[in-house]
Amino acid sequence: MSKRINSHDVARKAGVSQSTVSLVLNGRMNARISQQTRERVIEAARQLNYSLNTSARALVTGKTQRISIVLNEPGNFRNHNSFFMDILAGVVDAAVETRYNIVFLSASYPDWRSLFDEIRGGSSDGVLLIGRYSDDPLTIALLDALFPTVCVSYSPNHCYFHSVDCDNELGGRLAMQHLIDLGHRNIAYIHPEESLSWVTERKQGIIQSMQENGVSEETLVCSCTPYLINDQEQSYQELMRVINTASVKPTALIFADEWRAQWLIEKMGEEGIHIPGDFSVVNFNSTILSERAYPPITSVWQPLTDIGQAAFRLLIDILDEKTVPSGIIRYPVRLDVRESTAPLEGAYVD
Amino acid sequence: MSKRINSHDVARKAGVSQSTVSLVLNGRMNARISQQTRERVIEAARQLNYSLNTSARALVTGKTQRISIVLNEPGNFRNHNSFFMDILAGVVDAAVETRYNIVFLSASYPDWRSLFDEIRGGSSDGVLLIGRYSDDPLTIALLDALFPTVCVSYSPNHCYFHSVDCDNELGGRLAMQHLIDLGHRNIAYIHPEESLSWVTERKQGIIQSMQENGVSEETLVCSCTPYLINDQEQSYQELMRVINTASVKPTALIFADEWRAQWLIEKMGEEGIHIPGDFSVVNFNSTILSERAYPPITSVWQPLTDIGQAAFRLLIDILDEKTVPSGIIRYPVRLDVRESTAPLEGAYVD
DNA sequence: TTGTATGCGTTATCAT
DNA sequence: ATGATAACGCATACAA
Repeated sequence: MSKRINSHDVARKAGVSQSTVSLVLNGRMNARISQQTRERVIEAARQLNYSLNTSARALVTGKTQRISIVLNEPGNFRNHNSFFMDILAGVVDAAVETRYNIVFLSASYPDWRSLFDEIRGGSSDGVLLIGRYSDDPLTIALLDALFPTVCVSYSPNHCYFHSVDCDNELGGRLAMQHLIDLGHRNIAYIHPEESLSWVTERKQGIIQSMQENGVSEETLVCSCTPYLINDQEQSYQELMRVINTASVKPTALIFADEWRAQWLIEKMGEEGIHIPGDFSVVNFNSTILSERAYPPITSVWQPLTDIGQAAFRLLIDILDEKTVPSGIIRYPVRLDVRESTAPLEGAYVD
Repeated sequence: MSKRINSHDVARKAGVSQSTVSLVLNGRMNARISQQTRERVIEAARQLNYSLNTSARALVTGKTQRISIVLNEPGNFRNHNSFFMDILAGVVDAAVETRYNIVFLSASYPDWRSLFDEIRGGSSDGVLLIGRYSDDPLTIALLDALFPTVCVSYSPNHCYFHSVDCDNELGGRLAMQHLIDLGHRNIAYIHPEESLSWVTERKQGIIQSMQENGVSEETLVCSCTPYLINDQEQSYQELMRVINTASVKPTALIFADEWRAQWLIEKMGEEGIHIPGDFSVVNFNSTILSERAYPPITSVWQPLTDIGQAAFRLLIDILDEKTVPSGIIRYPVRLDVRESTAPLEGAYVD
């Protein structure tokens, strides 16, 4: 293993001082350096195959030119998590235009504190947190420490934060309005923990739509299955239980999360339950997962890639110390009507 | 902005020297530190909310505990690049079990040299390169510099390298054998540049299969469209031109890359061309893209997630200076038969 | 068992 | 226009 080449080596070879090398290679204050020395330094660096040391620079400048993304679960890239992928596409798109690289905090940390230490320890200049719980201790700690942080697709319980999200409430209203328009009155809302802000926001929209349409909100059947329960058989059994024990059997289902809806309706199909014949189904996100489900699912679309881009740019603005208003940037949603919803049999529909 | 807290601050508070703090917090040589001092140091660190500085540690140890992945194209996460995603899933899976984070080299670099400098400048300890050209100058430069590098899904033109790939040649044979079994004799191979190792390896398998079956390899129509041409209309026109100008019109198409096959057959469907009625189609990778195409595509599957895992672990072994044999680790492939292939009309099939 | 001293490779301030 | 020199925060060899 040969010794690493540093700026002193370059300086020696070029016959100048090390600080001159630094000035030249950073392209700063070019006016102050004569053309001759510049060329000599650059040539020496080229000949020695010199690469500037990132850690040393970061140490002295306090800037890494990196932002980090915290992975929520081991399976973040499994199960074709197109929600995460679409956001990431936006983040990467935006990053490509900058001098920032992206570090994935993927290593195993014993607890959130060590992850917090890793983040604050200068692995990156800022962090993007995606779809976490509102009371996530990591989020709270980072915000408390005033570490540059942008929350994507959720809002933490904190007095001051930056977040990029979609209009979940409107999404809930669109979903419910669509089902009501189709004649449905008995509807179930299947969702994970309410400590996920999108779960409650969507629910609020759903209820609001019921009120607007004079439908008693008593008829809404809600069922909560923890977000991280990936046991498909268990989820299916639970869904059947909810449907069968409701005082009035629902004719339509709204799923707060996308992937569970996707494989549950396919599972229902296998079990002889017809979608939308037996149940109309609406879910959220409308990524490729819903688009190419069997049958394709009517879904509330949100501009995930735009959201990812916006989040990255917001973070960069914060790092550049531009004054950015705190709070939530909301992106619009729309309903993509597909084949999983149909008029309620016997219902009168305009 | 309050001053950053460092190990000196912790030392002062704990009434010990800075080096003792370092020893304690690194958990090394625990035996050498008395239980009392240890507790005092840990308590002081906790009270001061101390986080160890990554850059400083990296500077002195020469290790960053990061590996990097070079993004090939801006659109790496667009177009639902499930090839890349599936590999990444494996990499992340494996990384979660280690102390390594993953940095995405996503920033814009004016040329490969500056990217090379970034990599060698200590942004990470090793690098994973995915699906690049065999003569990729960045790959060659890294290998020449003996920088810890693992090539995924390609082999560079270099005397010494580590690579993880699948058995592309067998894949080509399986694809062709399947079509021959269905009675097809006039087949077109649609592929990107031959400087992509998988393109030529698959082609070799195709030709080998033709020889095994006594089919003249003269009948194979090959067409090359550069990999990065994403213009769908242009690609479609080119495909039609190839089909229509062949001396004998092909009855089956083998696509070397997955996504082009996916949207081309859907485009053909829109244009009134029936798959597999008019053409049988086989492609490679067999990710969700082929699985959920209209119609689902018969595809040569490879264990992308396993390959990603293996590549990461190989890189870690190299970093740990374990002795690992150079060359290519090949993973097996299989043919997933779906609805895009059918017996040639009028052909005699066993 | 603990402290002292040095160096990692930069940037940046201040002389010259 | 260029060169000394002092941090940056940590790990580690060596001294005590």
